[in-house]
Amino acid sequence: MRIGELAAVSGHPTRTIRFYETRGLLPEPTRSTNGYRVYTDTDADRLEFIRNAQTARLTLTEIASIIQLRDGGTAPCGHVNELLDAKLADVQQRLDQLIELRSELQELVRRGRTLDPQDCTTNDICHILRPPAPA
Amino acid sequence: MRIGELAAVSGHPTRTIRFYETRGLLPEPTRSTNGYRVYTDTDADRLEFIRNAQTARLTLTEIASIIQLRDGGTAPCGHVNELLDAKLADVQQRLDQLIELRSELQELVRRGRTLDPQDCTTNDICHILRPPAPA
DNA sequence: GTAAACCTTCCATCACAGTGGAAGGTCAAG
DNA sequence: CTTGACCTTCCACTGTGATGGAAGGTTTAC
Repeated sequence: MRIGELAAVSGHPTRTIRFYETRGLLPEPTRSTNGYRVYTDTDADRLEFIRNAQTARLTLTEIASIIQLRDGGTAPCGHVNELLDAKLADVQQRLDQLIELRSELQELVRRGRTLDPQDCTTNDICHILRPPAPA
Repeated sequence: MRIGELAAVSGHPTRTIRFYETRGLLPEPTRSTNGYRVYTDTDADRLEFIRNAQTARLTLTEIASIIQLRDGGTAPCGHVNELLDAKLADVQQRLDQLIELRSELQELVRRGRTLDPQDCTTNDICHILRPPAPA
């Protein structure tokens, strides 16, 4: 199939497919006599793999490293597990920080509800949004 | 204090502090007669807030919008409350997404541990990162 | 009185993950 | 035989979050 069809079946724009090729995420495809790229279902599978890995928040560089391991004949599962473990730890850390941020915002919202709105019109600065506590 | 000292206490490079100023994350500081930036503890607090919010993967633009709310400006309280509510909902949505991502990653890691590594040498690159359920 | 350490501005560059446009080649239909 | 869809390459640009260097002014320490 040509790049347009691969784009259609994979859901990636043709530009992105060529871009992935430059990043080593897709092998250089064979070319038809007119120079057009010719793809097979393997490439479609690979694009699906890339999408799945991206959903797991792996970077293109990380995905390329998995693919290159595979191309080198090494089963990449151990590597993938390492990457996934790292990503998971990363996500957990983000979660903790986000929960902290949420409670800061909740405190601001709470203060906003309990303040007398009259106070807000007296000058330019809204009382809700003062730094929370005298640190 | 001058920018160097603020850099020292905050752990952000002086360059980054100036960069944050251009992004509206820090107010334009007063200047000493020689034109040097002069900061107060408030700026240090703000840099700490920025760091926390960044750890939660908020973008600088988002952090700036929170900070600009905090600064008050001309926004009346009702409007500020709306914006805060929106921000909070936003944060909550991120939280939900992260929680979902986390369980996906946990599932991938779990599958990675139970899969026979032999299966990885087939031409699908790595079975771990296949879509989880029969779609 | 000079050298270092610190400050200023402006412009360039980086990684990431693409997107956009120009200029041109190819192919099937009308 | 031209129109339009599709393909090619190359170069440039986007936005995010910085980092680096040049060229120059200021302050402090010896």
